[in-house]
Amino acid sequence: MKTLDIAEVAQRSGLPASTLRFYEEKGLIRSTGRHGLRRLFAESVLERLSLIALGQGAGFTLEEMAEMFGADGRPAIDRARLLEQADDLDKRIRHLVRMRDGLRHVAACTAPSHLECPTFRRLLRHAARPPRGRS
Amino acid sequence: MKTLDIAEVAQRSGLPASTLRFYEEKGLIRSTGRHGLRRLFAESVLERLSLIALGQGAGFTLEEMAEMFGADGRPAIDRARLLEQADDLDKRIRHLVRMRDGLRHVAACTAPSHLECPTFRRLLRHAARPPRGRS
DNA sequence: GCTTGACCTCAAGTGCTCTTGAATTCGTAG
DNA sequence: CTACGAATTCAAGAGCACTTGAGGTCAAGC
Repeated sequence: MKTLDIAEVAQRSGLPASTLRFYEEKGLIRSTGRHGLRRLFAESVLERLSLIALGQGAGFTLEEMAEMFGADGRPAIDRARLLEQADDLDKRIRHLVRMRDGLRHVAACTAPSHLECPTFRRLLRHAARPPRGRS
Repeated sequence: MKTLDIAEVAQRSGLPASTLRFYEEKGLIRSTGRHGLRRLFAESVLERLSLIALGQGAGFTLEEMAEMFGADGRPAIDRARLLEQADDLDKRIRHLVRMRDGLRHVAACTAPSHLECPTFRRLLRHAARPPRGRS
């Protein structure tokens, strides 16, 4: 199995080396050894990094993911948790769709003030607090 | 025009008083006066707060919104900017949809390891870096 | 062998959005 | 008029995800 040094991982993943070291410290990735001081990574770390990006997009924190990856290294994922997270994403998607439509409307609307436009006012009522989580 | 004290605004907006003070400090909302030390707000602050929530959901920072609200207090919104932001939201929505589908798939998938499941691997390739912005 | 330059460690700093705590000031009820 | 409770100010702290900087080390090239 081919090993990559940190520069190569950085280049192929698009992440800065500092982030890779940070992820390792957090237990999100592992280096397989050293060449002198220099970390060596298995090629599979690239997959792991994609998985992390995926998880971030889905609203997991780094810490949560570190837990999921568990001891063995293979994602030990709780299915119920995933479905929960998917439902959460659904809410966020619906929210963002309203946002987007709202923005487009406001950009096009000719009402003297947006606050006087009924569509905008309806939008505001729905804005409320966005379902939490980053994206 | 009815005036509300901070507790009432907090209760009706769902935001803690500390956040309201923070928003005022940042120039996002204004109190119309004081009763002794106590801030008084116009009822319209509730609308403003919805607008702020909306903007947050759309990926604006508090500072950006403070600028938009400008001197007069009426949202002085740059339409081109809104459309840009809407397009950005579109990207994020598409990304989240992939996420969500991916999560559902993984929860249902019976492959021995997710990494061996072709659907999951395809998903990973798309995960890349999520379009920036919060929510 | 010595220089070079990439990588290393560890601590501290950044940006954003708030929250918390200590000490103080008021208006209102009794 | 006094005591209470709610608001106030100001400074500091928190959580997340990283980044930056200073100072050290090591493999490789000349």
